[in-house]
Amino acid sequence: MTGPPRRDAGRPRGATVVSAVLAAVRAELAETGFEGLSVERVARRAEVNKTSVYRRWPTREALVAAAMEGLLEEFGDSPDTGSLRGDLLALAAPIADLAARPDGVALLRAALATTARGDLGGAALQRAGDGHSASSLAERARARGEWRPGVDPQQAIFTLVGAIIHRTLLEQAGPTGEWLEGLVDIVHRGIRADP
Amino acid sequence: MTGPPRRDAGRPRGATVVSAVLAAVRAELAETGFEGLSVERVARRAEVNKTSVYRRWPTREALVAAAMEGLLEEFGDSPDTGSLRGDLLALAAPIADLAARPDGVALLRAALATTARGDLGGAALQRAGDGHSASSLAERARARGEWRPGVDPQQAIFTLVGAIIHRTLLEQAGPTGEWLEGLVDIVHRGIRADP
Amino acid sequence: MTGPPRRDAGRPRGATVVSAVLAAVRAELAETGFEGLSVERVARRAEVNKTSVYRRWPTREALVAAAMEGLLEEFGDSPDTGSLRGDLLALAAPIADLAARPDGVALLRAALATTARGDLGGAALQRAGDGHSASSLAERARARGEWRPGVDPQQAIFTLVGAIIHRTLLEQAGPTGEWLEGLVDIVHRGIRADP
Amino acid sequence: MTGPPRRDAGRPRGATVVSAVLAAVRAELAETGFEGLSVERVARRAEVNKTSVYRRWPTREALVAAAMEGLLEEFGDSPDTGSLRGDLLALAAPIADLAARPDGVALLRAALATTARGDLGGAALQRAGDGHSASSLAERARARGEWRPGVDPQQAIFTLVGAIIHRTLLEQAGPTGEWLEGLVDIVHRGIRADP
DNA sequence: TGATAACCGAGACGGTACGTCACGTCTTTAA
DNA sequence: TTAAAGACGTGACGTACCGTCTCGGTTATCA
Repeated sequence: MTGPPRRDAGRPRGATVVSAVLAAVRAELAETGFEGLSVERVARRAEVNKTSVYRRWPTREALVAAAMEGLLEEFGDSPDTGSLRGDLLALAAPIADLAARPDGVALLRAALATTARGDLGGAALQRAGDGHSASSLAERARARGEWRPGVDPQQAIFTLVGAIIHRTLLEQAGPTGEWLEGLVDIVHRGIRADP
Repeated sequence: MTGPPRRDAGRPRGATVVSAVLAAVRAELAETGFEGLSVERVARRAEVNKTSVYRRWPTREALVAAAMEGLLEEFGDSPDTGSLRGDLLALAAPIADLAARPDGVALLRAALATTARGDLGGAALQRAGDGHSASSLAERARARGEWRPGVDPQQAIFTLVGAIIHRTLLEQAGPTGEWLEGLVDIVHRGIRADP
Repeated sequence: MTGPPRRDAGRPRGATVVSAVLAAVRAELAETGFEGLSVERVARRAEVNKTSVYRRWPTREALVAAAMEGLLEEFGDSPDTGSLRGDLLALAAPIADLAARPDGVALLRAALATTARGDLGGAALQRAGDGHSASSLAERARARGEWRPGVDPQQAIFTLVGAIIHRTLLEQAGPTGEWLEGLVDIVHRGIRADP
Repeated sequence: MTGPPRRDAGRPRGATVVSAVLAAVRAELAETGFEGLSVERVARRAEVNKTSVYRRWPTREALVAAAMEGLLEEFGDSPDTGSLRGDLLALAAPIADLAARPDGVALLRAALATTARGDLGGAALQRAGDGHSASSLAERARARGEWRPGVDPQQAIFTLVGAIIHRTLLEQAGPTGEWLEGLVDIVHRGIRADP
């Protein structure tokens, strides 16, 4: 008599909730870091109910992943700059830029702290240094004769990224331009074909 | 009432407490990782009172630092193997070995998760790749004419370490011998003097 | 986000929790007294969580006050028995009855142990012998010509109560009927108009 | 070969410890009351070791009993003032004086809070209003023909004391001279022989 | 005069309780 | 149907005292 339930009825999801929560997450991350980020405080700060947060983002990791979504957008694919060294720099620069900002540091820390695979670390990987951009960079270099045979493209790129992580989280120093040049120098010489 | 306080008086600390607690920490770290390590559970597992734990190790970080003490012992100073490449491999190998063991992974994760300087990260740094061994390695290489002028020794060593961290925590793959050879290849070529 | 917060929403407080906790408080009071009453043990005994106790009753005093609520109900106002002596007896009898029971003793002790004003002592005062019943009793006595001018009604009533307290807590003897008669005798003669 | 142990040898107990501790107890009582008095804090304040406190005074009650020893000295026996009313006032006045001082209030509260018989309450009773002074006072009044037959001396005195306790602990008002006069009026008329 | 025995400070230790915070689930009412 | 509100059980936090204990060092007394 009452018919099938309509799928589109009910109170619509407020877009304001999403933005308020994600803004709160970013603010909390900047203040207290990934450790010490609590759903409860995020909800309070966003003036949103705790249950509304849980409905959308089941875990803390999902929450920061969503909040950091934008930060990973820029790592689409490295452009062709005409030289291997240029390509490496073009790939490393946005990562270093991210690591220079406090929220970027928080994101990195979060990605590394999470034990379970497929959460933050995985997502970051897929975006940042994943197969695609690494292999396309290597492909271009090979075409130019710059790539030393036998070098694994991923290993090269990951070495670059790992150095930035070490710099940011362990040395707790900002990856300056000069420092980055030195790093790219090392890696570039490390993977280029023998002259 | 009888004079200046003596530092050595009082009931001596029971060695059994220490060993029981640290063993419990290691076990918990292996099971649940650094996140999810609670003082309360450690104390229960060690069959020791919570207050006895807090008396010695004021923070969670101090606890894992103490538990991991032994793991960092081996990084004294890298031996002189006669060549830069050999020296690099000799320095990287024990770190890679550590990163290959589950408790080593937990230690790394803990060091990176801690925000505050001077805790785990700092301690690990001082042991692992700090100024001393890095500069002595570089000194030997310079004497042999192998070190390319202008390369910062710390940067080179930290790049090596950063790559291992990336491999272990983000890629979640073990640093095999072959992989390590490839890494040392890259870094060695990156910092050696032009032939 | 949708308007002012509603006060009536949310899961209602379970009545079972309340009754279980208050019963546990009464039992603990009977066994160990006010000192030695711990929230933790009450919660354990009631098989209720500690936080659920704290949510409702922020302090230990509030807890026993709530548990003793019923004990103070009966002191509404003393009836008109037709004579000052009868009124005094009617007022003192329920207090003496309370003091004759173990939980009543515990209540008294708790009221006296609390330092802060406005807690138990205050509540007990307001119920038991406070202005209202004291002055109405005096008013009736004055109308009959039984009240000696210049006597403060509160002082008279409080003297009665104070004697019962001394009997119960310091002498640790029960306020028997005979004893109470003697007390009322003293106070009655003390405040009646000269014949 | 060594013979039986001597009972009298050894280092005597230092008097400085005793006085320092008792002073600390009095200070703590004045500040935080009987509840919230801890052996640990007393020891810290007296700059004496916790063990030294426990050696002498096994319980908290013993501690305050010792600290309050002096306060109860003055209640030896009430002097003969020549009249029943004068004797009552002479007996009540020092008690009221005690109750007017903060440490006296703390002592009263402590005496009432303790559940176990024979601790503070008992000691206070034995000193303050015990049989001896009550009956000697009554004896003198009987000799003068002032004592109404059938009145229990203890009950009369205890009523006096109970009123002061009520005034001090429940009403939390100081027993002023005027108030005390009113109280003695009531009790005197309550127990005197009919004129 | 020297052994003996008690005193004393210092602090570790196992306990218990404190009061707070966050977790994630559940039940209710309102939009 | 979704949202807001909040109760609830659970578990951990870090701290404070409890009372006991094990030491090393001191100090008086008595043989």
